[in-house]
Amino acid sequence: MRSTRSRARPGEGEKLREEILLAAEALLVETGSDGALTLRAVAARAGVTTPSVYLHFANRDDLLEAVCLRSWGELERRMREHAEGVDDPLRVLGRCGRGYATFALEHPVQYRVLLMRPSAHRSPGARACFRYVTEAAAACVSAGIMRGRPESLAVGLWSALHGLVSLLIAQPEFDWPDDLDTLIDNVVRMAGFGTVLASRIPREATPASAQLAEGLDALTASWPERDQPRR
Amino acid sequence: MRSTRSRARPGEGEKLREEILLAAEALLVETGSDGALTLRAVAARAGVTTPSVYLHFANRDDLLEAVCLRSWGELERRMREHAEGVDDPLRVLGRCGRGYATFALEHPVQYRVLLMRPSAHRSPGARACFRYVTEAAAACVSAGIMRGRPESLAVGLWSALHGLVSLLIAQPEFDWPDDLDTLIDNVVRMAGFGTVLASRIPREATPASAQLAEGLDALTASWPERDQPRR
DNA sequence: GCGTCAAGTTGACGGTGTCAAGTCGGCTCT
DNA sequence: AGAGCCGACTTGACACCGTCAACTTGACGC
Repeated sequence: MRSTRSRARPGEGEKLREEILLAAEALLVETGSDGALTLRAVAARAGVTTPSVYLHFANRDDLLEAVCLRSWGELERRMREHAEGVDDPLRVLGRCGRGYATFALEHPVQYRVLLMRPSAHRSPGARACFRYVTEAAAACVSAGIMRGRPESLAVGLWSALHGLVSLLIAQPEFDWPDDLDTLIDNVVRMAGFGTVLASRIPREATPASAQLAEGLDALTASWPERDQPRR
Repeated sequence: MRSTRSRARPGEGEKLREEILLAAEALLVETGSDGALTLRAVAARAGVTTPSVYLHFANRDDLLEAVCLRSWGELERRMREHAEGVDDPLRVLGRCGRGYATFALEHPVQYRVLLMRPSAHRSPGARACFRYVTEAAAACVSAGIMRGRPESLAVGLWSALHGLVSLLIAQPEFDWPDDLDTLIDNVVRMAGFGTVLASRIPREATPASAQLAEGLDALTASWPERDQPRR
C-alpha cells in the first residue's frame, strides 16, 4: 500500500495523531453514526494503513472517545456564551439550558458517544461543564430562589435537558412539534421553575392539585402586569 | 453440527422463534450488554446453527428489537400499577414517574435498546405508554392544575425521567447520591411541579428570581399546616 | 557513507453478520 | 407400504471487522 501521505520525520509522529483525529471526526459527522467509524475507513481517509492507528490510540474505543472528548470544551463555551451578560441567576440557568440543547442537536453523534460512555464523568471537560451548571444553581440558592444542595439541583436540571435532547436525537421520526425552539423552551422553563418550586415545597407537604392550583392562580395572576421583559 | 434440539415438525416452525427470543433475552440479561448478543451465541444457546436465526428474524437488529419490544407492555403495566387507586391527577403523574424510573433501572439493557432505536415511536407498546402519560397529563389539565396541550406536557415529563434514568444507567460510576430513591423523587417532583408552574406562567411574563421567590414564599408558607399527608 | 531507530507496512488470525445451496425427515397420497 | 414433497434446518463460504507480531523504510546524527 503505497500511501499518498509522506512519512513524518522522526519526532513528528504526533502529526499523524492529529490527522487521524481529523479524519475520524469528518467520518463521524458525514455518516452521522459512530458505527461507521471503522479503523480501516479512518486509516484510509488519513492516507495510512490500518494498524498505524495503533501507534497513537490503544484501540477503536480509545479513538472514538478521543474524537468526542473535544466537544466538552465547546459545550462549556457555548453555555457560557449564552449566559453572558445575564444577571438574574434563574435566567442564567435558562440560557445555559438552551445553549446545551442547541449544542447537542448540532453535534448529535458526539453528544451520544460522550454521554453514553461510562467514563464520561472522569473527563475533565465533563467535570467542568457540570461544575459550571452547579455554580449557576448555587447562585440561585444564594439568591434565595432555590433551596438544597446545588449538586442535586444541577443533576435535576441536567437530567431534564439530557432527556429531551436524547429523545430528539434518538427518535427523529417521532411526531415532534414543528417548533423545536418552543419545545426546548418549554422543557427549560419546566426544569427551571420546577427546581425552584420543588426545592421550596417541603417534602412532607405535598399539596393536592386543587390546593396547588388555587395558590398558583393567586400567585401568577399579578405577574403579567408586574413583569413584562418582552423577551 | 449435530444439535441437541430435535427438529420441529412441519407447521411448528414458530417454536424456534420463541426459543431464540428466550435465549437472546437470557443472554442480554446475563451479560448486561447488547454487544454480547451475537447471532452465534444466541443460536448456540438455542441449540441450533447460526443461519437458522434468519428463518425468523431478518437480521441481528431485528432480533434485538424483537427481544426488547416485549418490555413496553411491562412498562405500561408497571406505571398503571403504581398509579392504581390514586385520585389526585398530579399524584398519578408522580407515581407513574416513579414506576417508570424503577422499571428502567431494573431493565437497563432493554431500556437503552428500546429508547435508542429510531423506530421506537412506531411500536404499539411505546405508543400505548405515551398515550397513558398523555392521558394522565390531560387529567391534570381538566382538573385545572396544568394548562396547554397534554402531548406537550407529557413530552416534558417524559424527557425529565428519561434523562435521569439514562444518566443513571450510562454513568454508573458518577458520584450519585447514596439514596437513589430520593434522587428519583426529586426529579419527579421537579418535573411535576415544573410542568404545573411553567404551564401557568404566561410565556410573556418571565418573573425575575427575586419576584418569583417572594411570591413562592407567600404561597408555600401556609402549606405544611394545611396538608400533611404523611407520605 | 552508515548504522540507528522512530514511523509506518505486511500479512495474518479469530470473530462477526449474512447468504446461497444443500440435506434431512416427517407428512401425505397413492 | 413406498414415493415424493416440502418445510425445517445445516453446510460452507464470503466480506468485513478489530487486533497483533514481524518486517521494511527512510531521515537523521556521527
